Amino acid sequence: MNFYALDAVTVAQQLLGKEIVRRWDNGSVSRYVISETEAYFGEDDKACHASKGKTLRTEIMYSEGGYVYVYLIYGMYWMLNVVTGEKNHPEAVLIRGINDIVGSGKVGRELKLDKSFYGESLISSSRIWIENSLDSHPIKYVSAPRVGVDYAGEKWRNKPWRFILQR
DNA sequence: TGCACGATCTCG
DNA sequence: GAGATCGTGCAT
Repeated sequence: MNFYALDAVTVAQQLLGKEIVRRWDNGSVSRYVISETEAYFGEDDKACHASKGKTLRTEIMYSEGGYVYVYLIYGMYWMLNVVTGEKNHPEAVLIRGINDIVGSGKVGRELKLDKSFYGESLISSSRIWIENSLDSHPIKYVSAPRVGVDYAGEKWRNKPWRFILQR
């Protein structure tokens, strides 16, 4: 089955400890352990970009899980998200931290993301995908409110949908 | 056609 | 504490 078709909160938790694999243009490969994630869940979630409906920018989130959703923030940082959930239910998981690099803007910069990654399939891409970590330690994490979503209103801004790997 | 703003970071 | 920097959505 498609792991990414699970709901965003579950995927956000399960991604912790897995590895993002990035193959560069010169053929070399880097691996990064996912250390912090955030879940965005559907049009009802006022903090989710899809809360404004389906647009050119958000339409990838309406696909079945397994695609990359990237967008530019503050004119300079590419944010990396993993589309999750069933087709026509827009959900995504924001990758906030990899290894000891914490901060979604820094993640995008480290991975050298750009607009061309929009819609990339994590199942079949040859330059970015996710693998289970070889070391199978039990994963421990803590939850916290999401960052930068004060505008989303009482109900949504307090959701503990930010997940931080504990080591 | 224009404008305000954002799931941010760095520097001073 | 402010500046960098630009695509997007919504108002004009």
